[in-house]
Amino acid sequence: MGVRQIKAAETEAALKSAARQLFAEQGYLNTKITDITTTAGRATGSFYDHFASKEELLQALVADMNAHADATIAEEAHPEEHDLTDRAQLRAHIGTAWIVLRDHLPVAVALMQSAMTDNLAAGRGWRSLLEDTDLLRAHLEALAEKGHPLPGSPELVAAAMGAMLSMFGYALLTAGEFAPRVSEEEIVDMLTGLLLYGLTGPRPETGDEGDDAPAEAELKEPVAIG
Amino acid sequence: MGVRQIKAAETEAALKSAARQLFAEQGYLNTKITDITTTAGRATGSFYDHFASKEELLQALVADMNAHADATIAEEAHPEEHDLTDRAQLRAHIGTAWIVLRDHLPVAVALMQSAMTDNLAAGRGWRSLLEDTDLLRAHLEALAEKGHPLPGSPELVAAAMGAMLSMFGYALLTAGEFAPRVSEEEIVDMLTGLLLYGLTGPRPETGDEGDDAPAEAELKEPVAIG
DNA sequence: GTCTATAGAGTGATAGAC
DNA sequence: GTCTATCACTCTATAGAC
Repeated sequence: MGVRQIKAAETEAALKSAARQLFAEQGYLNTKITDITTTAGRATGSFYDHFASKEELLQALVADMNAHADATIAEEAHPEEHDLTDRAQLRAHIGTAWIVLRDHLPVAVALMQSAMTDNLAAGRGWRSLLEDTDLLRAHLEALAEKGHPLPGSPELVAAAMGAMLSMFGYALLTAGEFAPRVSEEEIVDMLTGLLLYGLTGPRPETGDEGDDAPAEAELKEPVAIG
Repeated sequence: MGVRQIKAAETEAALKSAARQLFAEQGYLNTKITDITTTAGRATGSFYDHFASKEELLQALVADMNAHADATIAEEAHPEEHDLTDRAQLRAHIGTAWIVLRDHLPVAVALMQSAMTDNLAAGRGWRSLLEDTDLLRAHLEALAEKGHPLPGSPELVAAAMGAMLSMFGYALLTAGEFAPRVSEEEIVDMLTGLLLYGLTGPRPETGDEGDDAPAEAELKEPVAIG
């Protein structure tokens, strides 16, 4: 790799880094091309030597995120069989989704803003939600086929769960100084409890093993939103 | 009221109507002032005789929506005591939230897009979520004070429920032709079941009266998101 | 009150020197 | 590959005639 290519790679990395920073600070839609180049310390024209548009830059960031997520998932064995009515397994899934959202907040913010505004007539919001919860839907379908009762079709239930996780996470993680002072464990516990037992609360007679505060290590298992 | 004022009122109404139509069709952020005036059949300059900006127009639409919602709420007696762990009451709340969202979709879309993009650093998304779920939080707090166990603090649980309802509703109601063919009753039932019992499902031994399909009339009680 | 016409600011994207 | 300079376009907002 020649010197020119090295510098080019540096510039591209600087642009990506600046974009991530700005997307998190002021959102994807509010960020202009010139904001990115200025923050990266480059000239405006240099942007177009690397990306054709802001959308293409976002796609590159998404690819990076997916690569990172896939690599992390590959590290840990993903259990073949999932039972989302088991507290530890459900919590692991929610915890992973939370961590992915948190660690890739700039890209998550950008994707969410893009999905909610771009092509509103094309139903991109709904389709994105379905795609992002497809793994979750598969798990719920397996549950249903075993005869477990669900409150609705796996597709709809998965979408509802995904909507809660993404919107709640988006709001809380972008709250900055206005965010309540609660630990991530508390948040994941709350979401797990709500999705597992609802407002009714755990059944007293089943014992409900591991109810209160499962091991913190659970938060490490990485399985996207599914 | 003179002729000029009548025509002015007509123009203002036409602008509002056009704005609602366009907000639903192409979103708030994508809608330009000129789009609104063109659709309303007026000149661009006329817009500023009625509203100082697009944001002010949105505030006027929000005021209209609140007036309508308040009037509807006043019609029906709001039970003093709420027990959200009662299926009928929880379903009534969710059904009302769904109907308000559906009937005021243009304004809801605009508010959501505005909250998610404007002042991202100021945590407007989180604060809006808290405000919109304040009544719900109060109900949950009452439950907690009676000794009922909740999966987390009333504030956080209310926010999570509100996030699910608003995001799921937003995605589904803007899905257009891509929306799954399910009735509103099915959707409200699904959300009710998920929030009441979670993925575990209803407790078999309690009997769970009125489990499957509560009366359609329940959908009429109007109580915002709370 | 409503219109036409236009000023003014901001942004995306490109050309050409280095 | 990166820079400077600039064009072309879009949109907001205003001025002034009617």
